[in-house]
Amino acid sequence: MRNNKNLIPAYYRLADDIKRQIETGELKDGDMIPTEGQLGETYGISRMTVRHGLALLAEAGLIETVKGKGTFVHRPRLNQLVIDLQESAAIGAEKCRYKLLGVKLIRDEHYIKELKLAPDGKVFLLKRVLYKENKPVGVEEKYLPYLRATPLLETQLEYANFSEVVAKHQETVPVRNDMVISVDVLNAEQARLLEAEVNTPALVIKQVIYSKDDTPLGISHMVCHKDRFQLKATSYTPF
Amino acid sequence: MRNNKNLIPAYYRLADDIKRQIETGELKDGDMIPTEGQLGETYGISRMTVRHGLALLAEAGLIETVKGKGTFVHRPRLNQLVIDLQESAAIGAEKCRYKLLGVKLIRDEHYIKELKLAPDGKVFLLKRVLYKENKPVGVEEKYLPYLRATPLLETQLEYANFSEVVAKHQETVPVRNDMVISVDVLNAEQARLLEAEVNTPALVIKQVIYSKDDTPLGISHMVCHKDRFQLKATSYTPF
DNA sequence: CAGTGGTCTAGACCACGCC
DNA sequence: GCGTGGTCTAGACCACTGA
Repeated sequence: MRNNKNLIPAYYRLADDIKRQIETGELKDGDMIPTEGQLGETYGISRMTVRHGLALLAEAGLIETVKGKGTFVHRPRLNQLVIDLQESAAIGAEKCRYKLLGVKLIRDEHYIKELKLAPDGKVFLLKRVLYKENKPVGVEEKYLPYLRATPLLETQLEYANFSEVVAKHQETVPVRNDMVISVDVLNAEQARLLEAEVNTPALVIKQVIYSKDDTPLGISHMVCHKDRFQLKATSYTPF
Repeated sequence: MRNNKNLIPAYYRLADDIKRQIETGELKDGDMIPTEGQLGETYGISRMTVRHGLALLAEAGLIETVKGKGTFVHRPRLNQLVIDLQESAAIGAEKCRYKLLGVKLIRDEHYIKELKLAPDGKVFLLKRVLYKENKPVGVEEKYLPYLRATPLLETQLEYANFSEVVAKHQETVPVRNDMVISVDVLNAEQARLLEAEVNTPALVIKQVIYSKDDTPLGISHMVCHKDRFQLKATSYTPF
């Protein structure tokens, strides 16, 4: 009905308008916004285009739709934060590299169980150190199921991050990564590798990567030097 | 054209199909999936419905669309993880409560600067302890700008979590929460409050909450007992 | 019952990438 | 020029809510 020769799409202008009203407090938490039909009339656009705009806001968590009732404002969700491992691990930009310490084939009962392997299965144990600007930042131990068909390529192990190692280690597609962040102190070996003293506090990051059917494909245990590593997260979700 | 009397919508079946193909490895990273027109023909649905389904996959990060070229598979993004503070803070479910230690009005130069206040501004300092199952889990210090117009309601301070405190403290809408996770040791006061020994390792969570124009609205500094607190994150993003 | 959002269509024109 | 995804329309019918 209406020609829009603007550079920005109609659905985007709608979403941006409403987002602005929420961020300035004009629209408050719980307020109902106009119906899709009303918005379409106000902006001179069709209902499908209105819905496109509202979909952006819903994705960002700023509105919630209730069938049969209406669409309601939700204040910005500050309690859900995103960690980007790529960025976090390499705070000092690209000056990161891995040093492979060794690959072992072990029969540790605990990890055989945690990886849901057969009782006579074997587990790869990879150990490596993460360096940033030539200083040791973290010691990482990875546990991967031993699969005859897919031998580990040592050359690749020095570069890829954990989820890439898992992805290339086997055919199964990894689909989920669960992480637990906690605190511990360095043992003798870790202290030596990180050039720190025994019992120094350290950040511990445990990751478990799963396949579609919740089979663990790999476990990573990383212990990080307290003064050289921190994790960053943010709630920012624009559109 | 085609009647679908199924309970699940056509766009969802399409998205689920393609998701399954990615998760089983049938479709590999970088593969181009059929064009929207082809998919519409295959499934007997209109192009807009196809696009609805693809939007779900794009939102989950499983595909990427390139205008003029096509739509391409992207392996599950395992390096972006979500922390839910509500869940993480209360690992032992609902048995959480706060105890307010005190509210002070201070003129700390550092925080006046970090909160971007006028040089003669004042800062609220709130101190409280988080208990879980009657054990002290963390000590939290909050720094909020002192605003004459909106006095702090002490009663509310014992319950709300940080972002809620900030939201209720002033009119300005908080829209972003940046977090840094690091490690430190307990000082004398923290050790006393957490019923632990001085110099015990502890998880440190710093949050800064911002308004739309990047003005800091509040700063939180939480020090957590190493054996009673951990953060959980996951990459899981279904649709 | 009227009003709301959820699904879906069969077209249209556009901007972009590539040959 | 042709094929791709991006935007948009003007309808339609459905499922759900609440009076």
